[in-house]
Amino acid sequence: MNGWEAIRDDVRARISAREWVPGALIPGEEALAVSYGVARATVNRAMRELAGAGLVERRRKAGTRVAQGAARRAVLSIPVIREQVEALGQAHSFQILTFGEELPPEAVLMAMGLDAGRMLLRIDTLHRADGRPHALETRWLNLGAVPGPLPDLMRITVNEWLLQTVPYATGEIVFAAEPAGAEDARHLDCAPGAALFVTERVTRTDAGPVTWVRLAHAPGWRMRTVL
Amino acid sequence: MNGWEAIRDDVRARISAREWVPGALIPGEEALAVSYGVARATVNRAMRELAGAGLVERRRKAGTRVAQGAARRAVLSIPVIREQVEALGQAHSFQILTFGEELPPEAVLMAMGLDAGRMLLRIDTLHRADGRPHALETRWLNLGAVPGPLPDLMRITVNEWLLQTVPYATGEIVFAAEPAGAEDARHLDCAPGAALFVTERVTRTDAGPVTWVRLAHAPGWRMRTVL
DNA sequence: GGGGTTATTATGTCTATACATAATAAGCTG
DNA sequence: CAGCTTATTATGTATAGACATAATAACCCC
Repeated sequence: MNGWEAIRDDVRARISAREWVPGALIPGEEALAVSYGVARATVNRAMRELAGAGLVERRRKAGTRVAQGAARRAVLSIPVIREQVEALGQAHSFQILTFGEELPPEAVLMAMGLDAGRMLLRIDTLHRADGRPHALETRWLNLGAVPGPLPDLMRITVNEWLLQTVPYATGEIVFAAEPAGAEDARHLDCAPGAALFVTERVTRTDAGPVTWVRLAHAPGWRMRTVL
Repeated sequence: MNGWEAIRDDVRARISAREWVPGALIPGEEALAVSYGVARATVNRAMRELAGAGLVERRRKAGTRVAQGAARRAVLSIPVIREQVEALGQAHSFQILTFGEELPPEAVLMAMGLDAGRMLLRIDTLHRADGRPHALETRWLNLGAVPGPLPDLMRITVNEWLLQTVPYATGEIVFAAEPAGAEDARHLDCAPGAALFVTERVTRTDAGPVTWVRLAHAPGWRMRTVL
């Protein structure tokens, strides 16, 4: 491999080999450009990449130094449940348990940034993998922030529809371990109090908060990622 | 704001406004460069950024189109426990429970990619926040992959020392909900079977696998991130 | 029309050059 | 020497131009 990627890899290797230890100053772009025999822009590209990955810190005039105490970062990909299940080689099916306008818990409205007393559409879905319960989804949907009519919910999950309809929203996710409540236990076919991996997600667009979801995974579910 | 950031933001806004829907083709760099009145490289920079964020997909000759069904990505920052605790305004303290060479469970050796029967250094640590149990750390350390001698483990946690010593390792992380075992319950001061948020992490460098850690958080711990 | 070759095209990268910007160092002044 | 101003410097960004590369479209031949 050559070009800026080779330079990025070489610098990374030299950091890893402790040629430059955390906190140490790395030679300037000009100097590196000469030593690698490339233009400064090429070195800049490589170093910018490393800075984006958190490996080095760059400041004008101060130069580039190896980051120290940088919080390690991991990129999580949050697939739709259907793909999550199918990636395991299992068949995904789902079943809508609840559908209708209700008054959400105050915590949900607060997380979404909506006024108390606001009614939202509640859609609860049980996801199955090869017929066995996989995850219980509790969703509150703000119809005011989604364009167009609801799809045929027998055919497509709300989540997949939302991904197509309001792409590239921002939001927050919370991961937690929670004991299974009575509802969880009944639908996920586990003992009450069993340790469940739970994710809570709020999604927002320019048009306002779109949805709040709680996803309780069946016991044993593990979320993995690379560092 | 002007320059490539302005273009990036404008394109993002136009995608968000559904001017270009998922799957649709976005005008080529040349065309955009003309319409924005900049050089093609500037448009390229902006579009590359959006592609990196997963908002658009770019293929040579095929052009750039709005990504559809892109798995949403979240960046997790994995701080050292001390900072995690201090960020909550609490005082961090820790206590070493176990220290010595042992034969690790086979699952640990396998996760690290080491041969069965290999002895590793086991270091168990209980982390406290304002004196109350915060997390139980079970660590296996491969001394063959770390340079230099161990630090004074009364003063610095193994993790923080590793961050300074072998920076920028790669690895995998697993997040799970597990019922508290007898050990967990005793040290974390909770009931056996309580739902614990557990992370397991393997760390590797060029010199081989460095460490395997299991971190069991006290009940109620929530990990949050932005989407 | 099927199958293989060639032309076309959008993105990917590199270069040399220029100027902008932020942070530091040096210098000056009271 | 404190405090302000100015020079220096490394990175940040933009430019036009060039060539590379991958993927598609067009073409040709059988």
